[in-house]
Amino acid sequence: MADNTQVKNANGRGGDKPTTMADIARIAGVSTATVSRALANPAVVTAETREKIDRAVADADYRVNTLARNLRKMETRTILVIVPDIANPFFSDIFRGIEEVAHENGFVAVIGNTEVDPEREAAYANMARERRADGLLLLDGKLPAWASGASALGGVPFVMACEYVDGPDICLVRTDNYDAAKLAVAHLAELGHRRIAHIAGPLDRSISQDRMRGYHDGLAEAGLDDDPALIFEGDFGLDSGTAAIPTLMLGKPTAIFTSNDEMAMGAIQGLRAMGLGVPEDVSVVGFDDIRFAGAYNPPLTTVAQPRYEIGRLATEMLMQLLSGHELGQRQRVLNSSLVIRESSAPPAKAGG
Amino acid sequence: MADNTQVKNANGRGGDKPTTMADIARIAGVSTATVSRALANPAVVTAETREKIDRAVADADYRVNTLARNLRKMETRTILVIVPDIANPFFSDIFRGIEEVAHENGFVAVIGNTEVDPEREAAYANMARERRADGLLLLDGKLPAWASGASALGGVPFVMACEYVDGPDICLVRTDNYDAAKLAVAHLAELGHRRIAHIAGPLDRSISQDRMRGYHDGLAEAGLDDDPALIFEGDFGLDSGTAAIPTLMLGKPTAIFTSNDEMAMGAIQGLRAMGLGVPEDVSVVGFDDIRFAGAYNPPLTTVAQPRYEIGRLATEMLMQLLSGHELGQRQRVLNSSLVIRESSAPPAKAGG
DNA sequence: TTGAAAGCGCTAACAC
DNA sequence: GTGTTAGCGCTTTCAA
Repeated sequence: MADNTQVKNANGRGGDKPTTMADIARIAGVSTATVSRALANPAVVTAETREKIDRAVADADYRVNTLARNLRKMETRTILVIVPDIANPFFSDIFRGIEEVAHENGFVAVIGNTEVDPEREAAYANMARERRADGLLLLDGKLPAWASGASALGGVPFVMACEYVDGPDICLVRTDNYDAAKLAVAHLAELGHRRIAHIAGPLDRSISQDRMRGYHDGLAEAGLDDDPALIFEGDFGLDSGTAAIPTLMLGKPTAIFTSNDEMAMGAIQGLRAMGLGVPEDVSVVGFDDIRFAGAYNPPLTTVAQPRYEIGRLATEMLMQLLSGHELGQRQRVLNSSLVIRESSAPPAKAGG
Repeated sequence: MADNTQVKNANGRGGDKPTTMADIARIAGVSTATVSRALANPAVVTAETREKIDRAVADADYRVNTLARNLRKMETRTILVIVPDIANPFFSDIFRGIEEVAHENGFVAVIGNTEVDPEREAAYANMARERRADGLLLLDGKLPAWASGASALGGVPFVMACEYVDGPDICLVRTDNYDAAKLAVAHLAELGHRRIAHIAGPLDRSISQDRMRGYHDGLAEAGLDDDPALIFEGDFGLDSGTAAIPTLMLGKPTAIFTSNDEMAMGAIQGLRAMGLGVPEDVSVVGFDDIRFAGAYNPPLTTVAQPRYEIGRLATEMLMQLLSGHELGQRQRVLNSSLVIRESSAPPAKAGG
């Protein structure tokens, strides 16, 4: 059975010549055009011809060469998904939805993991222009190139998800982060909290900004004061949630609304380190409802976004764009919902 | 700025003819061969020629057509990574390492998310044979096709990571799951636990089997009895960890070793639901040290695998394979280590 | 319904 | 150091 670098077969990479469509044509006694047709659109050839071809294909274990097909058709059937961090469960769930729709349409989804590194962002943005991908799905709103709109991408079709830049013609699927944040703050206010802190995400990202705005307006609507000492800008990472606590607790909040679940977990760790319990001493509300939010101790009250659905919808939109169909709507805003669990409760002084 | 489906540019997809190498050649007053050389290997043309070409490329905003290049060179510079579940943080961390090495080598990594569905597994396995990928990285040991060795993949170079099937010539990067599991059990035994339960992963997967064997042998070496009532087969999901608890607790264990961290978290939820605390009533040890293990409450004692490193190493191996170099070693076994945190402690009766 | 033939845009001999 | 030329394997007119 030999060594894995040298195994050969009918289609072999081991050095011998691979089977081509011409070989099949010769074996079946037809032209390459007919083989091509039989493979792409079986209905268009006679049953007899089809049979001969099918047999030849099976005998030779033939597979079309996608490379040649791609060049001829000038398409790759590949979409490139640009994400800031694939190891973030938020993105990997969205990706599941993307990958599924892509696959259903005979497309392949490639991930470009930028780690928010401008150099890598640029490298990936170029991929589409070099015709390594037919279209782009952007989950990373920071790319400066996007800011100037579609033209900066050289006419490559793209859809943004979650993050966004302004522009009337930009295709976009997202949830209403502003509303959801307001809801989260309202929930805490209703429980009786008066001093509600906020751990924000990086403020150069649209979702962080929206959640922050929702926080401010939520406070205002509840008639609570808006103390700058109760705001901390994190980076969506666990550690930044923990790091926020010592500073934030100086302002004596009884509740904290964090811009994602990871920072909520980090914050809870930080509170624990100070000997404070959640929700007994401080309530915490997160955002995203990632896979582990409900299984955390305490289970996290958080905003559930339909991540899988966002991925599916954005990809369906891109498929429309690629097939040249007119889009019904360019912007879709999905509903998110507050999931109330044990990490939020009335403040201690309110008597539980 | 028009509509994102119709924007055109020099390389345009909007319908007008794209710039080709022939255009650049004409503008620069050289042959296409020279343009090709100047782009691929600048040192081989004179500075003067290079300059003319560079200017023409910049002016026309030219990008090589990878489709044509790929056909000509009969390569895709793409590797396909087959994973059972990308939303699992264990895999997404490995993928980070993969994606990085691929990128360093001018390759692109595509994820094939199988969801352990045989149909999708087969579809992805075919991709390489259709020349949509140059090589395969298998993180999913279940594909029946692999079982028969390299030949089943039609000579496509591949490397397995973590999961494996037997075969002397299979390229493989993994950690020693057997040893690590023994270590975990030894740790619990040393703390004074006598009845140690095990929540296994799906037993048709090599890693589950290895961890289970390590559990058995770990018990034996500690002189503990091996009670079938203390074993439960889960599916690596959170819920299966929770589901295991009612059954398992009938056997009165004081400690549980789970085959991954997700099931450990699930188990802790299940114990909580029964009013049992961790580690006061029952100690829990997980496996993998995923992103949230240390931030869990209680922080999880677990086996840390160098996931990122596994991804990097496996990809480096595949790059070797693809470049035709002889491999130093076909199998690499990396070290994992036990990370002791608060979820494991001496049993209550031991007075710890 | 089928065949002949013309490329898709690039790279790599081979000649100069 | 540069140009000429012959394809890579497929799809798709256009004719028959």
